[in-house]
Amino acid sequence: MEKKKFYMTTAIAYTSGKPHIGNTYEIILADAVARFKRAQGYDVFFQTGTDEHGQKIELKAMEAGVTPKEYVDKVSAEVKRIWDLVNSSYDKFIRTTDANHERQIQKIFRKLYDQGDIYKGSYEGLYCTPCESFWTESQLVDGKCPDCGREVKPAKEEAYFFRMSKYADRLIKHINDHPEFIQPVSRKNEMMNNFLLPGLQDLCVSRTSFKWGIPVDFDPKHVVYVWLDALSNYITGIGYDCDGESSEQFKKDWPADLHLIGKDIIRFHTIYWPIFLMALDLPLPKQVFGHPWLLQGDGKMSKSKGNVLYADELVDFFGVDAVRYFVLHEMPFDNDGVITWELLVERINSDLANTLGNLVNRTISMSNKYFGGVVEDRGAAEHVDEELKTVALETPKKVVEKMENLRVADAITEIFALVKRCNKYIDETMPWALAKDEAKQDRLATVLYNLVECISISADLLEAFMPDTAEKIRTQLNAPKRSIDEMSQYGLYPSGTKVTEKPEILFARLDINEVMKKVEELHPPVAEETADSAGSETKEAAETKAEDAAIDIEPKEEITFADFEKMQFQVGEIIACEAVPKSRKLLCSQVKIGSQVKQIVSGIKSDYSPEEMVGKKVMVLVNLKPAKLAGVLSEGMLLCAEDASGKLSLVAPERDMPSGAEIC
RNA sequence: GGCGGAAUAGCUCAGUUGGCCAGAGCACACGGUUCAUACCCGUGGUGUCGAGAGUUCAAAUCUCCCUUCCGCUACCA
Repeated sequence: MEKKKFYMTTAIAYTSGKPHIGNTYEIILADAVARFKRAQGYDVFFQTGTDEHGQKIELKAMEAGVTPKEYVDKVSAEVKRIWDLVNSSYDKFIRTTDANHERQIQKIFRKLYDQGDIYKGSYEGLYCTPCESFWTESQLVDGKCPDCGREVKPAKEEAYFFRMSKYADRLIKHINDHPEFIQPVSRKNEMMNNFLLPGLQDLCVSRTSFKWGIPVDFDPKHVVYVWLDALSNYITGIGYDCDGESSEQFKKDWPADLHLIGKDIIRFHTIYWPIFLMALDLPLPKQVFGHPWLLQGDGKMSKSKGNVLYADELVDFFGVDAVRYFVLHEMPFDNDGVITWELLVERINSDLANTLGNLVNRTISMSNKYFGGVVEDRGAAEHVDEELKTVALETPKKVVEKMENLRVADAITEIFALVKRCNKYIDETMPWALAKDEAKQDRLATVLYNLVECISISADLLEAFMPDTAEKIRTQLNAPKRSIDEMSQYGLYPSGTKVTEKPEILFARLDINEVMKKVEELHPPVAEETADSAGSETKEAAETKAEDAAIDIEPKEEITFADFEKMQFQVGEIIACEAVPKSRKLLCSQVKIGSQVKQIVSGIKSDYSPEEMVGKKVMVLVNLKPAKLAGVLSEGMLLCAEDASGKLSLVAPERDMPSGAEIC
């Protein structure tokens, strides 16, 4: 019988820097699914890779003094190294700089253009500068920006757009008809309510503001902008050709059975990607799963804290399988998970060392002690065995069911329930007591056989999640590897087999203090303000300073001095301030500028309380056209600096200046 | 502001269409055991199931309202 195919992908990793454990989680999760499917007998094709174009990379390369290609070669190799390090069994690692991918993207772009799905447009007459948005004619209200109601201006940059709205109805129907398409389902509503039902905007699919991308072949000053390029890897990687020359593999594997992605890019995979596919007249992927994120426990990751976790470092500390186990087991289906050194040690000690490792160890020890390592089923069954056998036979079914629904953490929990049942079985049967009675040797042998059989089943079930450990257990037990299907039979472990004489410790218990000591040696905490206290405020200040380093933002077009002169900046003193009701981010300030007082609304509630605003002297853009925000009139703008995390800081004169002083 | 979700044991969470004394894991305490990696097994919760009201013979579960958190989205002059 022919094996059923299963084509799955991860998102391709963006090559702007080394991936941390949160990014690495995705490949481990995908790998577990891929391995499990293979164990079930599927013909799996598992693709991953790197996304290598874009302005950010162009800038990073420039900073590093290398060409973009040199830069992405290095990072892509690093990504691949880590993917290999965590033992991921991908079948193909695609790069968006692969020649074939680039050629196919150009062909796809041209085809979509020829058939009218992509059109050349420009921002002219459609661009609302303050909103930084452009609009189609139909979206304008009385010829004005539908958001703010002000004039839209002609813009310089031309761009290609994809006509999304054309396919929206078809997509809505598809999503409604296929409830399994978007996982978890809660995301479905978000997509529907926020994008599909209100009406899709056309998507900009080209850029002229940077060069590092795939050129549009018939209009080379444009490069293909991110999503059309990146998403298409799922078809170019398996040999799609839009002129009908697609590979045999493509014909077999497409549509994909599963796209595994982070929850942050669900929108692109459940709206834009399906629509691109419709335009290419290709079937849609069967399922898109947006997994949650793995977060650092103690606040945000920061290099200065020394708490950014990378897979390679964790693997050095704990070993591949311990890391795999942790990330797979600690991630719920639709909530974010947390990872810290402490949690890692706790999990390893309690689950891997105590429950699993110790069980294997004690079982092998007893086999050696009582029977010279020979494990034999002498048929001396007793009633207590039944429950163990039942669990051993039920567990594989449960694991399969959990995996069908991508409940990976729950699947692992089921396997550990079997392992725990084995430990309990030892207490129930008390082999050491049987050993003292000559007449109970057959019973003793049978008990040990049951244990070895159940451990052997557990090991094979663990294969997808901890492949090395599964193999180690099988080796120690001299057990044959069995498929998921074979687990419906009890007693496949060959009676009379000899287990290893010297059981190897699978997972050593760790001392949290020692681990933390090593972590500190590896990452000396950044100089704390030596002063009086090691209070958290000082630490935070030090951190902020360290993180200050260089932020790059999208460059805007050059302006003339005349443009600059149009803006009137003055020092303003905040004399009163209150929160704007019914708004989450807005504060309304009365600002004294010279002899007049202006009311200014600012979105800074997250960083400033109304009380602390009062009395501050800040930089104000005075001659901005007044507008209503959340129904409140605002007659200017308070200027702020913003860091990478979105934290705001008001800009103030460096020395005391009177209210109304001009800033020039 | 719009849409959606969540609030259950010290911690992380399960609780299917309302129905047996509200559960699991971890942590903690005590007891048992000694084959084993000071391990394993067992026992231990007076939890206002966020607050309030309602429907019902019966509500953690349904309805209404309130509070607090979270997600997506808009806005953030």
